Amino acid sequence: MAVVAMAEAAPAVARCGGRPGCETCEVRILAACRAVGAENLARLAAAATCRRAEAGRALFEEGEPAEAVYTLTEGMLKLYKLLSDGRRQVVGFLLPGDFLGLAFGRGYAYTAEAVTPVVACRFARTRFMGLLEEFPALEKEVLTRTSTDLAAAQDQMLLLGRKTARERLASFLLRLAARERRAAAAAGCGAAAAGAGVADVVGLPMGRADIADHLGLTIETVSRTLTSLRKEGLIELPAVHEVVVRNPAGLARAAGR
Amino acid sequence: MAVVAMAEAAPAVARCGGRPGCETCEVRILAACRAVGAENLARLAAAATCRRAEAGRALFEEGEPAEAVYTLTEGMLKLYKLLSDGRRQVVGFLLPGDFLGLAFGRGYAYTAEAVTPVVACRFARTRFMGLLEEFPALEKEVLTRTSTDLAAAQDQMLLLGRKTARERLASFLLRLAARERRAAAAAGCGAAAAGAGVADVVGLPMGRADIADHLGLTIETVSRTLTSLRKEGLIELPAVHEVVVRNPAGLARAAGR
DNA sequence: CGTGGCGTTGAGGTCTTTCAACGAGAGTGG
DNA sequence: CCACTCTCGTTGAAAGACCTCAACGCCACG
Repeated sequence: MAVVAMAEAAPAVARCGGRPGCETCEVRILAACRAVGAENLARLAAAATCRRAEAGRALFEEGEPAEAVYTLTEGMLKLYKLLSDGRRQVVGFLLPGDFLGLAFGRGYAYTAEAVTPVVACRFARTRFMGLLEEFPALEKEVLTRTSTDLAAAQDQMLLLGRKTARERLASFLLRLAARERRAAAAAGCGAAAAGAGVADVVGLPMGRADIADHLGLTIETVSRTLTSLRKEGLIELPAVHEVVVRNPAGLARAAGR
Repeated sequence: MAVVAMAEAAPAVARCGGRPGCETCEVRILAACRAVGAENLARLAAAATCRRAEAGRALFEEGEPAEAVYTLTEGMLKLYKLLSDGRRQVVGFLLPGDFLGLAFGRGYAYTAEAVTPVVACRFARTRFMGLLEEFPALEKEVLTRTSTDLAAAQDQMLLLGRKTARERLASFLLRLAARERRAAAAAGCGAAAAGAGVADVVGLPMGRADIADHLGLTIETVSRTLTSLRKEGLIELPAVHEVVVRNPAGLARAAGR
């Protein structure tokens, strides 16, 4: 198949398969599929393979035969579609715990590319389908997630079709902040859990071009709009890849609706 | 499922519930859920209720508690989301056979409003969930459909984020034509099947405002762009609510990609 | 035959894009 | 350690695609 690439080089944990060596995968699969129950976790893990990819590498590409599904365990992925002349639409950014690759069409509907170095659990498509049969709870979970993704996509349609640049950026930042908060809460049990005061610092690992292609804007407009939000005191930009939400209420107002 | 149709003076059938009186629902549910198998059709039909709505009426509204799911059996629905100031995004148009209302959030994610007079099968949410348990094949079907909807939503994101007005209209018309063709083929078995030469006449039951709100444009731009496509000989506009695709290849080229 | 809704067409305005220049930071090599 | 270069982000000025405002025509309806 394909699964392109992966430069690899990765240290430790190159593959798993239920072996205790791959704690990351075990934990993440648990988080993603806890519906299955801990007692069946081993079966799930046994069906998976760890894949690593450095930033900029594609896990798979649009149009390629969809021979596997993935659960992202570490890092951030961007999913995008291309027009023949190079125009691009980033349909989503994925964080650990997210599923991807479920395609019922002829091939993958989008390219999945690493924004940061990533680790993902790979399930051969046919095998995954078998797991769905075996664990109805897993199928339910997948349906729930797909449904949630659909709702998010519809929100994005509203953003792309009807919001101004300012509203788009504000919405985007708020959504990102919310996801990060949720992720932090979810990780709180097992991970570092740096304490309460994580504040409202939002990481922006993706570049301006990715943001622009996600929001249907140009990089210049993204840059200008961020600057404008900063000058109004709604946000701070301590670093290029970091945003602090200084005035959540104001930002929410700027996001429209 | 299909048949696009619309105008259609519907005969009888105000309610069903598995009773032989409601052929429409039986046929439609069959079409929608044929995975379940004919022998279980009665159980499915028994769980459903026929709902009718005239053009302009809402089946349910955004934010309302999601207490039911539906299968559209006749007519066309539009699904839309609103911003507080009235800006609107039509996230989709539904044809007979389509599902709607599956929401895992707190309430419906969008308003469902009849474009033409519609008939829909209503399933109480809890009962539908029970059916999903009972018929794994139905659950699989729902997952497939949701996944397909998600892919369509991502296509729409590409359209809204990166395509020009001209490309948006061309894409929209081609998509509509394709759906109509598929629907006609599917209906061929049971319905009128007006013969082979249905040609490439596409019905546009929705108003210009609906099209505009679906494509992220204004009604003026929609009107102007349609006129422009007509003057170039790519389409004909025999009536306000009808389009003939005269040059499919050219239109595909105009659609980008 | 007046009225209102809807679609079309025109003219001017604006938000975002395009084109262009500049600056900061990372990696490389002398 | 310091030029050099390349990428990426920011900022400015001009251009353009689409929007807004407005008028008009058509048709259904009472």
